[in-house]
Amino acid sequence: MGAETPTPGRPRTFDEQTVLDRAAEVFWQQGYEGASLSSLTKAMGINRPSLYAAFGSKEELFKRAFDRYHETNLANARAALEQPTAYAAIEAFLRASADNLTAGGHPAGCLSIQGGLACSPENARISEILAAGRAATEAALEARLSRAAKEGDLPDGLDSRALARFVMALSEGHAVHAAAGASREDLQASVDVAMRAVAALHPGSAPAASA
Amino acid sequence: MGAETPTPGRPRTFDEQTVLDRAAEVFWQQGYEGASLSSLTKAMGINRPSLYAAFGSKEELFKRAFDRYHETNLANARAALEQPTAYAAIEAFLRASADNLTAGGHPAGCLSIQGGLACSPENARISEILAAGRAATEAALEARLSRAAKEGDLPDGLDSRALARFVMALSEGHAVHAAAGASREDLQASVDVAMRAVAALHPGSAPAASA
DNA sequence: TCACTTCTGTACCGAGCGGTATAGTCGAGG
DNA sequence: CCTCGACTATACCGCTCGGTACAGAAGTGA
Repeated sequence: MGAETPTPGRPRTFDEQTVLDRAAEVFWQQGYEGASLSSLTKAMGINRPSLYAAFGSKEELFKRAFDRYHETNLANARAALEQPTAYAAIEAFLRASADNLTAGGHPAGCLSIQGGLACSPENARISEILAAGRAATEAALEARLSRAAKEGDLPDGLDSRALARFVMALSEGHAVHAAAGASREDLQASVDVAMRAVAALHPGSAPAASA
Repeated sequence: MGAETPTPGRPRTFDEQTVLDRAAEVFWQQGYEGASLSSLTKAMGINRPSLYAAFGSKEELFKRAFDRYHETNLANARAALEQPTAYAAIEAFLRASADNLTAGGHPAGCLSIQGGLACSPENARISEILAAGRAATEAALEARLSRAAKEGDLPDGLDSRALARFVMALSEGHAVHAAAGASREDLQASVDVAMRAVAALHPGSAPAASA
């Protein structure tokens, strides 16, 4: 919205999106509760009053940073769902996730999980926000697979909701591995196993992979 | 070790294992950094000096609580690996994990993950300890599957290390789901999908499950 | 040039953190 | 029974937390 206001007073010396990216990286690496205001402001290159004037509170800053993370870092995973078949969509989703989780230029793993799976009661909202983000991704996955089911692109009797949860869980597990230092190759090998199994499950829609 | 010392002074009024269980639950629910000394001592029913006399520091308390957690709460998952076939071992492992993650009597999910995937730099040791615990479980899984490979109990060309990582990742993903409130049935449905896929992958060693 | 508005930087706030000194309490051995 | 030693409880330590008051700086419009 009003991002084009005619600037009544002194303009900011920092770009909002840029400092949000820096903040996201700190939350990503240290978790919400581990990320202190000092480390955040240091990484963002601004001081506390600027931070509070721009974002209001640590929690609001986190929400904004997480939203931006979702927009940017998960775009290719969402795009993967547009593959023509369910099999291709699942593989593209898992491959893109594995690449994201181990890509350079940002911390390993996934902010949605490292940000704070378990928090103290006063920060319980953070866990809920992260869980809602993951649930949205899983819902998108399920919607895609549900469409596949209607198109006859899924093995009979396979529940699209359970399949979406399976794929999402695998991806989340890869995030846990990545946070602990697993390499891209490690994760892709796991995806190889998963896709070989899914291919066996539904030979019709998979590329030829006979043993 | 010396649990049978002849009691030189005044005896403790609390049982060490019992208070470790309480401490584990707090860490489990709130994470290492979210768990304050106040909430820990309250849950354990002892005061700070007793805690420090018995365990030395918050970090040592965590290590002890985590060790005990490993002994008790993961016993059935380890036992699952003793199943006669690789297929049965994987299924038993995933089923036991899903049950553990959603069982009553303790917080949902898994301390190995909720305890602190990402911590501030000064608590980086905690993440490492948890990662080592998960790696040990994965190593046990891999050892079992490696044995299966030698016994011809694994499809040709299937890497036991990658398969172990796949199974472990799925289980960790289920833990993430459980932490966010997924039910036992939700997780078991995901296991159903996984086992159906693994069965298709290796029909020989799976129970008949034709659609 | 000058008011006006918004930003920046320093210095600070109360609260809670992890950890401890100290004094009192209580059970066992001589 | 009394001394000893390890326990418990209160009250406190320095420090860092998230958050803010205030004064000075700096662009804009008249």
